[in-house]
Amino acid sequence: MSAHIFVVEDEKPILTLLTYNLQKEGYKVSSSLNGEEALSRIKEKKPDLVLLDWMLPDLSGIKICQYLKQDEKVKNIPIIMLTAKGEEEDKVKGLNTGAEDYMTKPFSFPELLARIKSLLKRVKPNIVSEEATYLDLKIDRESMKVFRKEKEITLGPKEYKLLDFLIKQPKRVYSREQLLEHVWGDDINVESRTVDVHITRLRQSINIEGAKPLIRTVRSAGYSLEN
Amino acid sequence: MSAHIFVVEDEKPILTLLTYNLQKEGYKVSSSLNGEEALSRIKEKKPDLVLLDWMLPDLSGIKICQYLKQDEKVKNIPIIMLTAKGEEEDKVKGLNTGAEDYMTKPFSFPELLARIKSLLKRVKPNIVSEEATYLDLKIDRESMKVFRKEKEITLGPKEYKLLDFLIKQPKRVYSREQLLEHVWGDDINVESRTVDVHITRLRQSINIEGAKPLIRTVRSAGYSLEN
DNA sequence: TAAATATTTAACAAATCTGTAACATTACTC
DNA sequence: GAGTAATGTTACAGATTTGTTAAATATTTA
Repeated sequence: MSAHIFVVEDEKPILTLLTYNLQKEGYKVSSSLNGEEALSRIKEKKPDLVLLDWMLPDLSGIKICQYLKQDEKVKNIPIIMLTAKGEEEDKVKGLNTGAEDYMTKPFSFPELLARIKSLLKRVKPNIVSEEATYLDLKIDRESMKVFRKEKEITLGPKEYKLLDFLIKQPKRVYSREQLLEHVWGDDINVESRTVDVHITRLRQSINIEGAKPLIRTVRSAGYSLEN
Repeated sequence: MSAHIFVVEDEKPILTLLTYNLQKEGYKVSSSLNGEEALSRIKEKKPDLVLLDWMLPDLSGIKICQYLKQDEKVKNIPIIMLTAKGEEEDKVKGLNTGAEDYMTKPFSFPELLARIKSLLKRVKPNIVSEEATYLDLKIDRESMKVFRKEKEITLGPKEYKLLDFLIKQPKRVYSREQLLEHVWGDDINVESRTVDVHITRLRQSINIEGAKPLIRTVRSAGYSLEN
């Protein structure tokens, strides 16, 4: 099953280039030359990934990005911003709006491809299944219950969110900043040490007699779900 | 520390012009008049950027580009293609082969310069793969784990960073200053001898019974990851 | 609104890491 | 082979990071 990529780009040659190459790679490609149209068609088609040009005739790419990231139904679709500007500032803005990655034009197609693959791979576990397990830890997202060794465990809201996030990619190390961004979300006016406290509590909560700790600390890096 | 640019161009007048102007800008310039030679010398010299003529007597520029982009060791060096043709099609091909940029002759030197600067500035956000290996040493950047002969090894933060950096280009020798710059980063208010100490620690950490040392000292030059 | 729950911050102890200096060892030069 | 420069190694004081607790705020629930 090939992934579906939506390209928003107003410069035809570039759009042609992208479409041609992406299709050659086996992706299903849809595209739009302007922002307004793109917005509605993305919501309708729900592609697996969006390539979004920064500069568009009507709505700017950044606006589209913001709108998409506000919409519950499509907010999980990863976005790669394509920008002609190379300034650091812009890159930051691009990421702030919620884009998962950005590339500066002119870019090499192989590199773009690499990033696309990487994002699609990463997103896969985002197709959140109702149940996620890691070793003897189980989380049922429908009932929002958590089990350790068949025994139900009670978690506070943040603890639950934190675990819910960590379990999507066990063993992957997340920095405190990443956790704040993904688990806390919008109001990141929170000390990064706060994460530590919640990790401690989560640890205490999922800890059971005769079971492994399950949360690993990677000094000066962050945490991961792992025994 | 000025950047090193490699020019591949068979028309002598143009080559002379480019060399002269680039040197005047403070760049270190190497060059080659034909493709075969260029290929081997680029791999040997590892310049920071390559200016590559499209039309060459033997190997075409596009071939060179493809070869370079296939080679792990030099694939990250940005390439600017110089082409006399201006057709869209060529541009597409140029990008397909992995060139980061292209310019159509005749071009203005200031513009070329601007693009060179832009590319050089774009701090090679090397497409770091999740896993890197050198011989029996493996580093998994996702879980931030290091293995030697399948056995997990625990490294301190600096040791990890150091190895992470060294393994990007095995066998390449880095001076203590380069290591400080890339591994320590901003606060380079550190004695260069400090590097020695961390190298020692890293050596001890990755050392395993009956395995090769893996870190080479190059007297009065620096260190490299190599057996 | 009061009570119950959650969250954040601050504070301090414990664990671990880091840089430096001192001394040991190894290469290199003549 | 002596002398010199470069590198290896070690120990330790100081710095950083993390775990944990408790108290202060904020939020939700009844």
